[in-house]
This record gives sequence, C-alpha cells and structure tokens, in this order.
Amino acid sequence: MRRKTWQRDAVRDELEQQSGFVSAQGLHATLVTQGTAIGLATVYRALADLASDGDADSLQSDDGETLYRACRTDSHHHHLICRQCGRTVEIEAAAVEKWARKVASDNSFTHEYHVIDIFGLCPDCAK
Amino acid sequence: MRRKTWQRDAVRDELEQQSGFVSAQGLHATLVTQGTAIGLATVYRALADLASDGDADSLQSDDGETLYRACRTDSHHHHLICRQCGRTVEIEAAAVEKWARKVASDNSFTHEYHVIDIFGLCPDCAK
DNA sequence: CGTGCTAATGATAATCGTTGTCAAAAGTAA
DNA sequence: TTACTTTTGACAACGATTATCATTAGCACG
Ligand SMILES: [Zn+2]
Ligand SMILES: [Zn+2]
Ligand SMILES: [Zn+2]
Ligand SMILES: [Zn+2]
Repeated sequence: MRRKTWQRDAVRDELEQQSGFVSAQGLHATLVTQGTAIGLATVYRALADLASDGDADSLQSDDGETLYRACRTDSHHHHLICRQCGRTVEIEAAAVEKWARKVASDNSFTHEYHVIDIFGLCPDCAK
Repeated sequence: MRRKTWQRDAVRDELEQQSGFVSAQGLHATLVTQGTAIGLATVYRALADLASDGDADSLQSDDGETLYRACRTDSHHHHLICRQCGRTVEIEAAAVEKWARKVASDNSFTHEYHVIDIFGLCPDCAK
C-alpha cells in the first residue's frame, strides 16, 4: 500500500508542469528554487515510482542521465524531442509498431520491445 | 595524427570477434583473461575513438553502460538485440528512415536524428 | 640507426549520477 | 491517541566513466 505524501504530489505536479523531459536533479533544483524543501533521494524515488507505475515515461540521455516526462496519454507512444530545450511532442505510429514486431519475428526473436526516439531542433531553438 | 599502437589493434580485433554489443569493462576483462596486458582506460579510449571514427556503433544499456559493436556495414542501420546474450542482427529499413524524417518535418523540427533499437530474446536464449 | 618531439599508455584519483543506509518523521487503520 | 509501517532525507557508498600525469613508445628527420 503506497502512502500519500506531499512530496510525491509535488514531484508529480512539477513534472506535469514541464514541457519536456527533465532529470531528477533538474526537477529537484527547480523544486528547491521554488522554496519546496524536498530531499534529492526522495525526488529520485518518486520519479522511479511514477515511471514504474506507468505515469511517466523515461529515457536515457546521451550523457547518461535518466530523463522523465509526464505524458498526456497512457497508451504506447514515442517522442520527438528538441535536443536543445527538451521540448517534446508525442508520436503514435502503428506502422512502426508493426514493423518492429515483424523485424523481431522474422528473426525468430520473441518478447520484442523497442526504443524509438526522434531528436531534432524545435522551431524556437532553430532561431 | 593518430598513431598506430598494438593496444588499439587489440581492441578493434577483439571487438570484431564479438557477435553482439559489449561494454568497455567486458572487453577489457576478455582481453586480460586472454593474457593481453592492457589498461582499462586505454580500452575506454580506443572504443570511444572507434565510435567517433564511425568504425563502431554504440548504445546505452538499461543499466547505464555504453555498449559497443563493430558493425559489418558502414551505412546507417539499426539493431535487433537479444537482451539476454547481446547477439545482434543488423537492420536496414528505408521506410522507417523516411518516417522519422517526416515526423520531424511535420513538426518543423530540423537536424533530425533518431535512436531506434529493437530488443527481444533470440531463439537460443528463448531455450 | 640515434634524436627529438609528442601522442599514447596506464595506474590511480577524481567525477557524477544514482542507490543504499538508517534514524527520525509522518501516513493510516483501529 | 496508539501501534504499526512506510517514507523521508542527510549522507555514505557505488559503479561507470573521465581526468591526471609521469612514463613509454610511435614517427619523422637527419
Ligand atoms: Zn527547443
Ligand atoms: Zn512503439
Ligand atoms: Zn540471446
Ligand atoms: Zn535510422
């Protein structure tokens, strides 16, 4: 039984405020700057819980950070991410899902899953 | 000017021996076990160089390790990877490349690039 | 072949994101 | 309230990777 704490709510609320993927450290810094006294370890734990509960998506950045985002939809989807500002657009494409499954089965691989992220520069960041 | 050393050759040769993605630490352990006295930092450097020269592909594992593979083709491609043994199949799919570019341009994102990896269990590992 | 210059090596320390520890604080049910 | 447990948070510990830096060794060039 997971207990309700203001810390978890604060993390979830702030994550939903963000327009793109953010790191645990970044979110913690934001909260502290806003005057919310919360421990870094607590933010790490809250984000990990959100991700494992399916309430947040996560991905690994190039420099080895885990980034999180509260997505608008519960269904499986992918992301188009600005590599500059992190701004993110959710992408759904049944054709690509089908392709991935076919590639796996064509090679007799089972229990398929995939990592598909598209990066670029958003209009704003392209100046 | 990059100088030729037996260490770099040893790393490249051993990487080409592998059937899938391997970590720097794993490759170093393999070399040392084979009696090749080589420093860990040197293996890290050699792999990073191979990747930046386009002679090896790299990806981030779930647990935050950078994995490397000497690929058979120089052209852009993706991978179907066994999450158990690391065995890897190279995948080319022009349709997916086109899709990724279209997703980016539809949203006015420029300088598109993508991360597309398919994971599963290979026939051997599925028992 | 030496000689000189400089890149490469490797043992080790340092870095950095993340997780483990554990005593204190707080949610929850009765 | 009380009793029971989960959660928190300061801080230590971890693990992959990178920085240091003295030593070694490519690689011209004479
Ligand atoms: Zn942007
Ligand atoms: Zn998908
Ligand atoms: Zn396998
Ligand atoms: Zn591609």
